[in-house]
Amino acid sequence: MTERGEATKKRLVDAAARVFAERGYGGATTKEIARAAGVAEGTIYRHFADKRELFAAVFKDRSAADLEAAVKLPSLAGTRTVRENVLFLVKAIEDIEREVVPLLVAAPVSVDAQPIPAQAVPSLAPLVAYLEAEQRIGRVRRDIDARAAAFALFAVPFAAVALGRLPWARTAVSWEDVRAAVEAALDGILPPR
Amino acid sequence: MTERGEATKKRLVDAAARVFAERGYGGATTKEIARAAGVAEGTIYRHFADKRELFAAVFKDRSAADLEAAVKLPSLAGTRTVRENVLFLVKAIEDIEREVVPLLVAAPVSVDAQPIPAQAVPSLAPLVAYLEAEQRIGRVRRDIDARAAAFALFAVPFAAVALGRLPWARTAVSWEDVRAAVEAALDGILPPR
Amino acid sequence: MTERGEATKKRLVDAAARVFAERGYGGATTKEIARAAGVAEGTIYRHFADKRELFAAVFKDRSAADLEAAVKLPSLAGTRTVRENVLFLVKAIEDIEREVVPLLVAAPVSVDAQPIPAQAVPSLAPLVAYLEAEQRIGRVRRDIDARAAAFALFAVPFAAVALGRLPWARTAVSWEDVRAAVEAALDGILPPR
Amino acid sequence: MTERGEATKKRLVDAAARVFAERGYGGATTKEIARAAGVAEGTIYRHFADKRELFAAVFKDRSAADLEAAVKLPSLAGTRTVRENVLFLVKAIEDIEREVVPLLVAAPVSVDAQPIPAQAVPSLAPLVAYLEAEQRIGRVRRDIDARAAAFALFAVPFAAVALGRLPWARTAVSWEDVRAAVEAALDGILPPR
DNA sequence: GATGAATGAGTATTCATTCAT
DNA sequence: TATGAATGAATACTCATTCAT
Repeated sequence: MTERGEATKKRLVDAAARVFAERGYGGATTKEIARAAGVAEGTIYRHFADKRELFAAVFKDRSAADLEAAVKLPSLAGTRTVRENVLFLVKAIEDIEREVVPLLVAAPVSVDAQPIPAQAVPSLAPLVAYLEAEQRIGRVRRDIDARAAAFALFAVPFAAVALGRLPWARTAVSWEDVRAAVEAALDGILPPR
Repeated sequence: MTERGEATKKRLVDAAARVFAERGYGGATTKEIARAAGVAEGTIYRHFADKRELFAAVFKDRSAADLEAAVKLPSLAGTRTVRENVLFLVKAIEDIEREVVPLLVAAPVSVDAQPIPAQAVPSLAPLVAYLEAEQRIGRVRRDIDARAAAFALFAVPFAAVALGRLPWARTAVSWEDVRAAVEAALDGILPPR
Repeated sequence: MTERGEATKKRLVDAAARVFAERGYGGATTKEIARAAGVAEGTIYRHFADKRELFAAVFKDRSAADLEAAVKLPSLAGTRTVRENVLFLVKAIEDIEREVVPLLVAAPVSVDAQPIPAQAVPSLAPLVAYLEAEQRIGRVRRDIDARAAAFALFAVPFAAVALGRLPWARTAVSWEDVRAAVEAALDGILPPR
Repeated sequence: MTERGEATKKRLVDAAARVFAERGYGGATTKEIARAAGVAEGTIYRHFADKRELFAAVFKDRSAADLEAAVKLPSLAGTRTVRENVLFLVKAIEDIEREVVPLLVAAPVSVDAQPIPAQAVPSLAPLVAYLEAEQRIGRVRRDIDARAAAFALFAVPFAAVALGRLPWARTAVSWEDVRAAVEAALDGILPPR
C-alpha cells in the first residue's frame, strides 16, 4: 500500500474509534465515520471489507497500546509498597478500560458477532501474576486465592467505567470512589499489620 | 383503559423485555416484538408513543421487582453471620443485575438518549445501609467507609454479569469466582479475627 | 392477505414485468419498479422477499398464460391442414415468446442464478406431441424425428423474437419472414405431394 | 500510440471479452476486467473513454474474425453435397455464434444503448448467397425463397446457442439436436429425390 | 382497540470514473 | 503510460412509524 493509503487507513481507524465509542456500533454510520475521517464513504471499503472489519481494526488498534502497558505491571513486584503498586495498577486498568469498555459496550450484541479474535480484551492475567509474585515474597497474604483477589480488584475500576458509560445508570463513580473501594478490598488482601 | 388494553400492554412489555435483552435495543425490531407479543405491529403505537417509550416501560417494570427485593436487605443486619449475609446480598445483586444489566447494555448509547427517568438502576443504597447497620453493632469494621466497601462488593457481581453480557469479552466468570472474590474483599471489611 | 394487499401485489407484478422487459434484470431498479406501480419502494418488500423473488413472480405470471395456450395445441391434430395448424402454432409460439424472451434475456447471467423452478420456459413438448399425433394419422412424414422437426420449427420464431430483442443485432425479422421460413422448413416435414 | 500501449490495449480487449461473456455486461466490473488483464483499473480509461467503448471494441474485435470465416462459405457452392455443405455451414454458424451470442445477450438492454456501429452481428448474407448459388446449379429447389430457407437454417443453431446461454431456459440442446433439426429442414429445401 | 398494508428516510455497500503521483 | 487511491452517486433493502379499515 502507498504511504498515502496508509495515512488514510490510520485516519479512518482513529475517526472510527471516536464515532464507535460515542454512538455505539449500531449507531455509528459509515457516513459519519467517513465525514469524521475527512474521506468519501467509498474510501472505507478500499481499506476494509465491511463495517465489522473496520470495527475489528479499531478494537485491535486500541487494545494494542493497552496490552503493552499491562504487560509491564508484574515486574513491579517487590518495589514500593503493595498498596502503592495496586493503586497504580488499578489506575492503569481504569485508563485502559476507559478506552476499551466503550468499544466493548458498543459491540454488536447480536448472535452473529464472534469473529474478532479478541485477544486483547482486559485480562486479569497481569494482575494475577503480580499478586502471585508478591505472595512469594510475603507482601500479599498467602492464604488467599490470587485469582479471586485479582478479580475483586479488577472489578472495581471496571464497574466504575462501565457504569459511567451506561447512559441510564444513575450511579456516578469518581476516581476517589474507586480508590476508596480498592483500599477497602486491599485490607483483606494485605497481611495483617 | 379497558381490561383488554391493559392485558395487551402487559404482554407487550413482557415480550419486549425478552427481545431487548436478547437482541439489544438497536437489534430489537418492532416487528419481532409485536410477533413475540402476539399482536400486530401497529398495536405497539396504541400503547406507547414510540420504541423508546416501550423500552422505558420495560426498564421501569423490571427494575421495580428488583427494587422490592433490594429494599428488604438492610433488615437482615444482626442476623446470621455477616459473611453469610453479604454473600446472600451479593447473590441477590447478581440476580438483579442479570436482569437489569442486559437492558443497560442494550440501551442506546447515542447522545440523545437521556429522557428515561432512570430511577431504578442498581443502587448501592441498600448495601450501604446494611453495612452501616452492621458497623453499629460491631460486626463490620468501623474504620472503613461503608460506601467504599459497598462499592467494592457491588462491583464484583456487576463486573461478572457485565462481562458475561459483552460478546467480545473473553473473561468468563462463574458464580464460584464471584464468591471467592467477594470473600477476598470481605477479609478487609470484617473485623480481624 | 387483504384484498387491498392482493391488488397491490398484482400492480407490482405488472409494473415489474414492464420494467424488467424494458431495462433487463440488472437495469431495473426497485425505485423505478415502485414508481411504475405507484407504490413506495418499501412496499415491494412487504410482498416479495427480494428483487429476485419479484422477478420469479413476474416470470411465473407471464408464463402461466402462455402455458395454457400451448397446452391446447396438440388437440388440433387432424383438423384443418397441417400447414395451417403449424403456422397457427408458430404464430402462437411467437406471441408467447414475445412476452417471455425479453424476460429470459433480462435474467441475471450470473452464476448464482438458478433458484427459479423455471417450469414454464418455452417448451417443445406441445409441438412434439402435435407432430407425433399428425404422424399417426399420416399427415406428417413418419420417417422424420418429431423432436428434431419441432425444434426446427420452434427455432424460427424464437430466433426472430430474440434477434428483435437484442439491441445490437441488425437483422430485423418480420412475421412474413418467419412465415416464409417456416413454410420452407415445412416442405421437408410434410409428406411429398 | 506506443507499442507498449498497443499491447496493453490488446490485453484489455482479450480480458474483457472473457469477462463480458462470462458475467454479462452488467455483471462485468472494471475491477475484474483490469485484474484479468493484469493492469490497474485506471489504465482502462487511458485506452477507452468508458466501459461501453471497451465493450464496443470487444464486440468489433470478435465479430471481425467471424466475418472472415463466414465470407468464405459461398465459394463452396457446387462442391461436395449440399447436405454436407449446409451442415458444415451450420456448424460454422454455431461456432461463430457461440462467441458472439454471449456478447449479444450480455449487452445492455437499456434504452440508451445503440451507439455501437453493430456492423457485424451474425448475418444471413453468406448463407443466402450460398443457397442462391446452389439454386443456380440446380442443387437446391428453385421454387423456394433462398432468404426464407437461409433464415430457417440459421435459426436452428442460433436458437440452440441462445437457449444454452440463458440460465433460466430448461431446454438443453446438443449438437446432435441441431444436426437433426437442420436435416429435417433440409428435406424441404433439397430437390425431391 | 386492533389490524396489517403502506410509507419513506436511512443503511451498508458497489462500482464506473477521476486524479495526483 | 501506468498506477491505485479516492470519489460519490446509485443500489437493494430495513424498519420505526402512520393510517385506512
